[in-house]
Amino acid sequence: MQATMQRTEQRFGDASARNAAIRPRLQPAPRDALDLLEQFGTTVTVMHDREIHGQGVRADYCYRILSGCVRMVRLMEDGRRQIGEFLLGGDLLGFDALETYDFSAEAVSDVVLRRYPRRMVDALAESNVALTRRLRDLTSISLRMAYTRLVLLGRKTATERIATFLLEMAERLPETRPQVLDLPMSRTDIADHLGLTIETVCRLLAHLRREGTVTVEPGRITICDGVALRQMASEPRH
Amino acid sequence: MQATMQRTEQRFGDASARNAAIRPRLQPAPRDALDLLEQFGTTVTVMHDREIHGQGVRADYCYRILSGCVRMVRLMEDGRRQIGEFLLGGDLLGFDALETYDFSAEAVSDVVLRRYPRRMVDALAESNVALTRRLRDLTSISLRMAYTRLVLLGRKTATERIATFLLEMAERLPETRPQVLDLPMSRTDIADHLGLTIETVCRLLAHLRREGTVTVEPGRITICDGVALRQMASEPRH
DNA sequence: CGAGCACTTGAAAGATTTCAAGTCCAGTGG
DNA sequence: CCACTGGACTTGAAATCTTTCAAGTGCTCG
Repeated sequence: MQATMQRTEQRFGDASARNAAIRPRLQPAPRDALDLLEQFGTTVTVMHDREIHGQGVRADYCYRILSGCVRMVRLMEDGRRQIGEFLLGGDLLGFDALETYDFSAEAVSDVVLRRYPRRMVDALAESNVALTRRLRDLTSISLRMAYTRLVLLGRKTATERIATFLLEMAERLPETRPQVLDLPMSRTDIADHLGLTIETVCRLLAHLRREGTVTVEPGRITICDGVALRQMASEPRH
Repeated sequence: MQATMQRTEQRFGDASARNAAIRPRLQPAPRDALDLLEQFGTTVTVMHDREIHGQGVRADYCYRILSGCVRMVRLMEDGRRQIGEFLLGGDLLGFDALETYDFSAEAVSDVVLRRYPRRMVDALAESNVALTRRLRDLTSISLRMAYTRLVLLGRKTATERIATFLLEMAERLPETRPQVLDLPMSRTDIADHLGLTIETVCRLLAHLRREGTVTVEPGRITICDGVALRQMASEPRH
């Protein structure tokens, strides 16, 4: 699981100069301030079920998911587990950490990551306002998502949680047909994400199947009736 | 509820110069980068149960709570309510917002706030690295707290939630004796914060009272057995 | 082929909610 | 001054949702 340097290393210097150097495109500035980090990135692969980083460990790296699925896990002493979120291709990881990671990150499937040293991220941020702003916004976005999840866990019924989850995945998974979900995570993962037991997840999926709202195959769920699902996602009775 | 300017207004200019200008102390730099904002602050009072800002509204102000208690509320269409967190004296509000507020903020008690225009916060952040960094860290801290709450709502039992809540309040409330909690919020607020019903909150408090773990008076809860409470905060069986 | 794991399903148990009453207290109007 | 009203809080009993316990299926891997 050793990383490989993808680009020649460069001394850390003036941000705008470097910016121009690494983006020989037509645009004068990068579309995304995060692109500035690219030169410091290395590509790493983490196999299924392996840990990317532990919880409470010093946050030395930030990552961007190139492909695969990552789960952010918090464990209680007695083994109860909460998955804060699933990260998919394109998602960022570790950019909103403090000194240490709040969660451990584990590869749900084989994962390819682009890895950036935090030292570099922070240093670059000090001299580049756009990047700094981007990082702050990233964290705010994570916060907003966490708040949304708070409502899900605090106030939604099991059925609403499942429906919400499926709809969210339908939007995020890179499927050719958006209603076909090739879910990379296990039922246990889903349960630990939604604050339910695996049995409840199974039973509710079976219920949706019997109703004709979804189709369930191993590793795949197909949404047949998106309207019904959307309705279910915010109606306590069903 | 109109604000009053507390200091002479100044043109926005060089950050370090202003910094020196407004902090005629011995230290060369402010202890806290946020102190830089002070000159743009106005003090406002919001009465009990009044809204400080709505959910989804453009985030035009950041606040620091000087005294009182604020609840951050998300409402579902059908009226179900989730209180993301309670803010107490010294806490900050709105600094981690994006374009709009994620929650509405309501005064639990009469609240005195120091209010800062976001325009100023952002402008100042652009020219002051320390402030920028501070803002980013603030957001990360909020995120960490939200994640901790995710575990509480997703995986903890009702008893654990109540115990956790009381212990958290014991640390945060500005009481002379830390075991005496003059809780400013109603049972309904507590319930909506912990993802429970008001009846469950009452019953579990009564249970703790009967066990001798706490004393319950109107508006006040006293922790008699902190050890038991701490134990209860992370043990599913009880 | 057998073991192990992910998943499914049923039945009973349990936790929490819902429904219903009733208490207590502060504020109001007679 | 005092009865009255409404709101916050409490408590009990029944209902309900979700979990726990148990068993079984199907698939993958060695």
